[in-house]
Amino acid sequence: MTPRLGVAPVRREQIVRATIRCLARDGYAGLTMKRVAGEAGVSQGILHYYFRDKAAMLAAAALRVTADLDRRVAAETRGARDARAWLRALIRACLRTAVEDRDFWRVFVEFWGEAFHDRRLATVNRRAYARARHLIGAGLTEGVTRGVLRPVAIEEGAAVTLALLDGLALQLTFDPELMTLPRATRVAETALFRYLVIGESP
Amino acid sequence: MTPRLGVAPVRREQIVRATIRCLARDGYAGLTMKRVAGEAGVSQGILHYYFRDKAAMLAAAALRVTADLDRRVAAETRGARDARAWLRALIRACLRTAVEDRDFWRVFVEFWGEAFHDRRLATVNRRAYARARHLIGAGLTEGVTRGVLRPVAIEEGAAVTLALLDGLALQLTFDPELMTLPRATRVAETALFRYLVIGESP
DNA sequence: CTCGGATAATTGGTCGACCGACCAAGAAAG
DNA sequence: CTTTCTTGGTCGGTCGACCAATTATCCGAG
Repeated sequence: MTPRLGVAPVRREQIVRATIRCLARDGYAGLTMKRVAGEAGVSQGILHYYFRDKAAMLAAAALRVTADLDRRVAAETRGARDARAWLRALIRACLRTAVEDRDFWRVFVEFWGEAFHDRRLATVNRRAYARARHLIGAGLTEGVTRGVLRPVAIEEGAAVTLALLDGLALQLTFDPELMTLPRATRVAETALFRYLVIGESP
Repeated sequence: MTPRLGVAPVRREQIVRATIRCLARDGYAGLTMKRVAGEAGVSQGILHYYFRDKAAMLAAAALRVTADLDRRVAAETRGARDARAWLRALIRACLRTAVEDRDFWRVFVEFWGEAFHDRRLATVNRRAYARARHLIGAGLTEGVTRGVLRPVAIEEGAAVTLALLDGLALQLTFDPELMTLPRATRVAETALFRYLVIGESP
């Protein structure tokens, strides 16, 4: 009863990675099966063996990117002593990713666009945001109960944090010359600290 | 020397409006000349009389939406007594627009996606953000010099304000049931006031 | 006032290109 | 030998761009 160990997961991952690269380069409107197949180094037909259709590939790409970001945030925030360190780590993880892997937010943008008029994608998107809010909410809750953070409503604090990080990540992706990583990081810390941390307003 | 008064501007506007509706409904990937022509009630061929290609129509749609938002913000912030009232008006104008005209941010998202790999669109996008930063920067400068706002670096204050509004507008567009206008407004005011206004941190 | 040439605006249809989906058949792995 | 995996090619359909032909509009001349 050894679990069947085919090449399927590897090949699938290979295709998803290729999809992400194509998506970041050409956008969803310019995404074609031929290009993805070429980028992945496989035949065209196989794409339909692993994915129902193009939208499913987009969803898979978005899920992978989301999971990667989750992983990076988890790695960075692990071992944070207090809420301030945790917030700094969260900001750092998100914004650094936006700079080092510009593909990430490009995929997000393409995904958002399609999620507006595709129920499957909309559900995936809602779930991703719910997860993000929950993750941030957990950090905020701890900070509030320990008296480090102001007694802000968790849901609202998470919404603000998420919005600010999304917005700054977008600016980093749009125009890396204008908005740099150190600047974005400093700005985000200042704004979020004043909003969230007790005694942080000179 | 009376300026020629053709129907061109009207017809052009009509096509742009139709493009916006189609874009919001189907996204850029699902945008076809036939659909836009049908939505506008004109023939297909005429689209190429007014626009070089599909990308030009997207740019025109984005410019129109940006201009509309500008106008609303200007109308709302006109006559604000101090920086606090001005900030409140700015927040209100942006977020109300995101709710009342959900097409706006949908068009923005589609536009962002294409701007990533189209120079013309990228330039238009950069200009729009530069204009927004400048507009917000002007309001912040006045507030700082009058001693209402903290002596924050204008560029950075504008970036934070823009990022937060973008992020919240996105949440309002994605999931209007979860993020409502009153909540988004209250949250934005709390966060930005603590970040920007002197003596706003209980 | 209006006629008529010139220009602007609009139509409907054509064209080559390409797309996503699909499948029959074969290769590889178990 | 069976199941999984992969190929390469086909198919109907549609797309964006383009254009020749037609109609509407403008304006100066008579």
